[in-house]
Amino acid sequence: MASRDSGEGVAHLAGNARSRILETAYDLFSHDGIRAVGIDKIIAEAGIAKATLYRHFASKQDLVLAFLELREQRWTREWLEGESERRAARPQECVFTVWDTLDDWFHRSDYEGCSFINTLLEISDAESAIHRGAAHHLAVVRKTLERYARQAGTKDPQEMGYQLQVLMMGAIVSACGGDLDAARRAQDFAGHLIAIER
Amino acid sequence: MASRDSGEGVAHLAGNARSRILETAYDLFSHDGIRAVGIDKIIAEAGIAKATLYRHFASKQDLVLAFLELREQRWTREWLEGESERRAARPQECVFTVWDTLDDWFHRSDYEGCSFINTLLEISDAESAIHRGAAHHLAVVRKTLERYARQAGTKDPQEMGYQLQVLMMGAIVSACGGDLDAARRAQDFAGHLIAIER
DNA sequence: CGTTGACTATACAAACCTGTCTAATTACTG
DNA sequence: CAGTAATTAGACAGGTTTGTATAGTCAACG
Repeated sequence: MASRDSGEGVAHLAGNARSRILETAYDLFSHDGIRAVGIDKIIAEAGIAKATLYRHFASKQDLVLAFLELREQRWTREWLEGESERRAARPQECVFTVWDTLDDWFHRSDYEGCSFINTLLEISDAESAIHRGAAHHLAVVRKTLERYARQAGTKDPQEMGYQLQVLMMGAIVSACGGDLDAARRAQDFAGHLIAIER
Repeated sequence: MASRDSGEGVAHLAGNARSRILETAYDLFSHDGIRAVGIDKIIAEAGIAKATLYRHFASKQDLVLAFLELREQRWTREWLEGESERRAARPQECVFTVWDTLDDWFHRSDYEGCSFINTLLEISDAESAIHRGAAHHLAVVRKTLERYARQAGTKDPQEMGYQLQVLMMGAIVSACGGDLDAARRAQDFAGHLIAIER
């Protein structure tokens, strides 16, 4: 059934099979986690055959790694960086506007937490490619915070990057527990820190 | 039920079946997470029969909730509070010594992260009894931090409890990603905060 | 027109999952 | 010693998991 050739239908279901699979995996993995989502659920939701999935991705692990890559592109680059830099009138303000960006996120009804943190903790085996992938993508986020710290003129941007990420990850987890004010709290926090370390 | 005890209560291997099951579940759940550990693995490791497990615990969910309770008793009460208060010469110092306690933890070779955070994120359905249980146990930790803030004479101990927990959870996640200096960083952080908010 | 490559649907393998049940055995207790 | 409760090993049900295999459909392209 469903001769899908020139169809369009639901936005992210259009296009070739590979992107339909990846889009569906993105939605499911980011919302429910890795282990909770099976291949069967992905192929049912994407409306493709199992053999098609395994042609495009060698294994579930491969699909998870592709999901994390896409998450970096969309969440880290387009959303977190894009939004925070758009809100900042000058580059030195990004270190503050990033918390406004997070605040919006925490208040969204479909707030799903940070997939890098979730995956890092869920796949806790440090040797696993998935665990190492999640750690890598978190390091990229840290580099962004380090750049914001540098733009704000702090003395030790690298150390500040680590500190800001501790704050950011703590706020994200706190929001997962229902604390919707976590970003405002973290922003106050960061304000003190930067005033001292400038 | 169970009129058979009236004594002892330690015994990991030689003790009664219920405690053997719970001890084994504690080790496995705290190290590998909830979904990654099956009932079959628990009964094999504990060396008991499946029917025995299901006599003492109605379901896996019940066992997980009992594990979280035990984690609160051992990790939150005996270890985190016990160790931090033992290290403090005076009650107002707990808000600093708690980071020394965490620093030791992060440097242990078998550092496994915080089971309350791990479980909260792994079982992300907010309606689930397990998710709500984990959130409850995290609130208990926050109350402890709030008490330390009060003992240190801060102006708004409740708000400070939230802030310190953001810091603590961020440090714990950071350590899961390999950042072993996370506790020192958080301690510096907390020092600034308390100097300002006193 | 015929070959090729992508896709579909489904069956299958082999393992795992939670939870129930039986039947036999051990151990405590009145 | 007899009765009862706890525990055992294992089969079983009904479901899930990842991944492979088979067989057929469809469209594009030379």
